[in-house]
Parts: sequence; C-alpha cells; structure tokens
Amino acid sequence: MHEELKLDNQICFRLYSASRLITQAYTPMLTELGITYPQYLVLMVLWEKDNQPVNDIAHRLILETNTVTPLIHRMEKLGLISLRQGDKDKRQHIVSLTQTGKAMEEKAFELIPPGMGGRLAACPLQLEDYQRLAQELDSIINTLKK
Amino acid sequence: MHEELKLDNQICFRLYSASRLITQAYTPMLTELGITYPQYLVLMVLWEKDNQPVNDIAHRLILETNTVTPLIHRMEKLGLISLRQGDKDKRQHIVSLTQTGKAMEEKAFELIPPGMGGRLAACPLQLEDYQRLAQELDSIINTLKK
DNA sequence: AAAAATTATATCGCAAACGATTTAATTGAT
DNA sequence: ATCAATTAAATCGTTTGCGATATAATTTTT
Repeated sequence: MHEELKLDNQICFRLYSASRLITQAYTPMLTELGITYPQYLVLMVLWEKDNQPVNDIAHRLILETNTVTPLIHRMEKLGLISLRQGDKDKRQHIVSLTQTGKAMEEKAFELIPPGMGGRLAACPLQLEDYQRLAQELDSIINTLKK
Repeated sequence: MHEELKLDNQICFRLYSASRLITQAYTPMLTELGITYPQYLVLMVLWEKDNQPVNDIAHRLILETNTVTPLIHRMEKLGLISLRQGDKDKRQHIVSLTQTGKAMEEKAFELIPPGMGGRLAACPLQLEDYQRLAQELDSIINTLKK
C-alpha cells in the first residue's frame, strides 16, 4: 500500500469534497431563488459588470464556452438574462441581465450570506483562517490555470 | 453592489475552481490509465480495503448511491471490479477488485505522484502549507457533512 | 486582396452529481 | 408472527463539465 495513494493523503479529494459540500449548503437558498450554483456564479459575474460576451464570463469562471453556452441558454429561458449579437464583433453574443436578473441580487443578499453564515457557524475556522485559505487556494488556482 | 456577493470574496468559488483545476491536472495521467477521477477515487478506496459494499464506498467518498451505483457499473464494464451479492445481507452488493484493478495501483503509483508533483512544482506552497490547508478543508468538510 | 490561421460560439456525446422515486431485503414494534 | 419502518441499491430526469468537432466571423500572412 503506497502512502501517496491513500485517500486521506489526497488534497484533491478534500477539495472535491469541500467543494461539493459547500455547494450543497448553498442549495436550499438557491432553490428558493429558483437557480443552481453555476447559474448563481454567472449572475455574480454580471452583477459586478453587466453586458459581457459569453467568452468573458467563461474566462472569469475558468470554464469553457461549451459549459457556459448551454448554461446561459437555460438562464435565458428562465428570464434572468437576455442575449444580443455584438455590434463590433458579430461572433460575440453579449449577455445582459433582465430586470428579473437584476432584482435577484437583493434577494440573494438577503438569503445567502445569513444562510451560509448559519451553516458554517459550527466551523471552528476564524476570519484569518478563511483569508489564508483563500490565499492558498489562489496559489493553487493560479498555478494550474493556463 | 454588495461586497458579500462579489466573486472574489467567495470561498466557495475558489473551492469549486481549485477542485476542477486539480482534477484537470490529474486527467492526462488518468487518461493513460483509462479511467476518470471519480473512478480513481473508487479504486483508492478499494486499494485500501477490498470487498466493500456500494454503501461503504459511497459513504467514504461522501457521495450518494445514485452517483456511485452507475460509477461502479461502468467500472465493472471496464473490468476493474466485480460485483457479488452479500451473503449476510442480500441487499448489499459487494465490490471487489479484479486482477486488472489491483494491478492498476502500481501503474498509478508510477504515474500520478510524479505527474502531479511536476504539475504543482511552480506552486509556492510548502509542505506545511498543504498540511494546514488539509486541516482547514477537513474543518469545512466535517462541519458540512451530516 | 486572397489564403491561412485564429477566435467566438455552438453542437455532440459521455460521465458525473444529485433530487426524487422505486424495489427488495432487513429490522423493529406491537 | 405480522405489520410498519428502515435500509441498500437501483432507476429516472435534469444540470454540469469537458473533450472533440463544427461553423462563422475576424485577423494575420503572404
């Protein structure tokens, strides 16, 4: 039995598990909003800066367009965003928030930070632990994204 | 614009991105072995302890059986594992490694630790950083898993 | 300016995740 | 012992994630 191949020694498995569990913790609030976690990510990108081409959203989320395109189209059907062709570059599809999409920011603000705070209240990590964790994760992300 | 809803302030987005990127870093080696990352996780569980029911594997990986069952069946088709009914509890399906599945441990040992070491060599984190990271992730995982 | 290379998005197919439900076997309660 | 509750797997449907490929528009080369 090689130590390197034990599940308990895998940082990757921890990231995978923590990521899934924390996404699951978001789910009750997101269900109340009628969206999924990746859809919430797209909304956060657009709340910060509206009217972005698919590619910029994908780049910001470190995803490929073959993931983002269908996601965007589902969100269009939900009435959260609208699409129009770019006028400078006709290949681009510019994604914009609808009124519904914009209005969701306030609802998310009321639901999600308190909801997640409650969910993580039992976690022994302090503010500075989360800050260091964020830095460590950024190191990994920056090393691995090409 | 609420600070709490900025992408850059989300620990969850960092976990999601780091998890996907590190899984992607495994992919070239796993492709050489002919398996996926979740299949590799199942193999690690079985390399540590062979002949486990589906439920125990799911529990170890913090997954539901509706994820693990199809995964197991794909691995059976690949010839990595075999399934038999439990003799004590006939509801259980016991998962066992085949010779191919057992033999893959050595190949994985030769490919994956050096491959991932190379991929993360440019990452500024030190051994103690990874150890602390592991602890912090364990805190989150233990808080959120019911 | 025409041809070649690049880029933006979309399409296709497959493997995960996961909520919800189903089936069969086991355990617990009366 | 019988009936109800629980448990182990499986099935179904939807959304992601991603490799591979396709299409159309733009940029670069020649």
